[in-house]
Amino acid sequence: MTTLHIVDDDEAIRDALGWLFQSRNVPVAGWPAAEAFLEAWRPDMAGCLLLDIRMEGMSGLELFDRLLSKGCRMPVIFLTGHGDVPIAVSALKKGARDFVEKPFNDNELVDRVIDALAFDAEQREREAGQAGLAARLATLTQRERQVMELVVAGRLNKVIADELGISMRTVEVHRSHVFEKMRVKTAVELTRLLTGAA
Amino acid sequence: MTTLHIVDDDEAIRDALGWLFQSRNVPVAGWPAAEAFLEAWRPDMAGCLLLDIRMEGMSGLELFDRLLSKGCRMPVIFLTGHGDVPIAVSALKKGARDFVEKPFNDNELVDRVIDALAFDAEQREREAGQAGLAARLATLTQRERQVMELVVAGRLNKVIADELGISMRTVEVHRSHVFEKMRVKTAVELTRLLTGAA
DNA sequence: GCCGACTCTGCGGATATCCACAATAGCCGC
DNA sequence: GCGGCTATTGTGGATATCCGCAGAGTCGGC
Repeated sequence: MTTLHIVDDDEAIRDALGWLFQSRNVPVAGWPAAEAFLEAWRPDMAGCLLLDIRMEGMSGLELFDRLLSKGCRMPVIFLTGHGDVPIAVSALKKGARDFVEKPFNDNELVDRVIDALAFDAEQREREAGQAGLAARLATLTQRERQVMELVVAGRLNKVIADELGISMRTVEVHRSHVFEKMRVKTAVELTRLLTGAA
Repeated sequence: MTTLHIVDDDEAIRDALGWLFQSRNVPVAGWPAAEAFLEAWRPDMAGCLLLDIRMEGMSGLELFDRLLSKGCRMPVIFLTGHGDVPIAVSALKKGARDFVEKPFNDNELVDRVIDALAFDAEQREREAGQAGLAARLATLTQRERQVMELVVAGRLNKVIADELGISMRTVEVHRSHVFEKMRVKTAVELTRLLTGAA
């Protein structure tokens, strides 16, 4: 479920934001502490994060850092009450999606959150495609993988046979297994698949 | 020449920064006004930009916008005296490389400038490759381009012949011209070239 | 010890691709 | 009008790729 996760230790703000977003049909989950969200986070969690900078315990920035190191790629929008340019710059350079000062304009914030949710959805779609690809790649044997790499590098079968020290016929066999497992019919299609072309 | 361009209407700051960077062997050019730099800018200008936000006449932000719309992709580092988070956020989201508040730490600024210069050099190298590619693409005739697209899409010659309503032989001729002009030997190489694969 | 995988190889034929030689035709500029 | 560029097509042969049929050796699990 693609949800807006609001992490803020101020219950009044969580409630107010919850109200705001639910009235715009954006599903919301509130978290009273960075630690709680960090604990609950899972790689398959979809949506985006609205993160207060200043909180009791772990700060929003630290939560962001920890999520990044866990591999989280959910878009993050920071909320901050006291403008601090260096913090904003560093957060954005680390990949935060936005950095909004309180008091904020409701409509603007909603727009940014909706953008972020859409971005996350697209990103997940791309990654789903990549996952299917990875699954198919995983069914290849070592040898098949080697042959595939050389095919995608543009080598002819005879050259591949040479480089691997095996017969052309064997290369053909591996090559055809690769095509079959990767569900393509030509070397060009395989190349596009692996280089992530449109 | 890869130069640090300092745009600031305060001569004292230009001088101070000029001194700082020249002492670190970074070539510097000073510009007293955004208008002057905008006028002088050329697409082949290499290096990076150190841009004061608040200036007489055109502001640093407006200069940045205008450069962007002219297609300038030089890395830009903003210098500002009065921290303004929304401005910083918007500049970074537009692609500015950094946003530094005065007073700044000399060493840190130098590091960021050097990073930016290195980035620009890399970017130019990539673009030089792309330019060579574009030049070769420009030598193709319409028909050759059509055939090329279908080849890169993974179609067999007979299919291409069908789709274009011409004979296979003609497709072969165009195809071989494409390979020759693009300096590749196989369809896979051509695909990698066009999809920008490593 | 048998079965299943992965790997390796050969033979021969059907397709596909690459290319030299050869020719026709439209268009454009000098 | 002639020369150059582009597009078109054919013939025929050299290579390369695709595949079914067949067999063989290794290794690991039941």
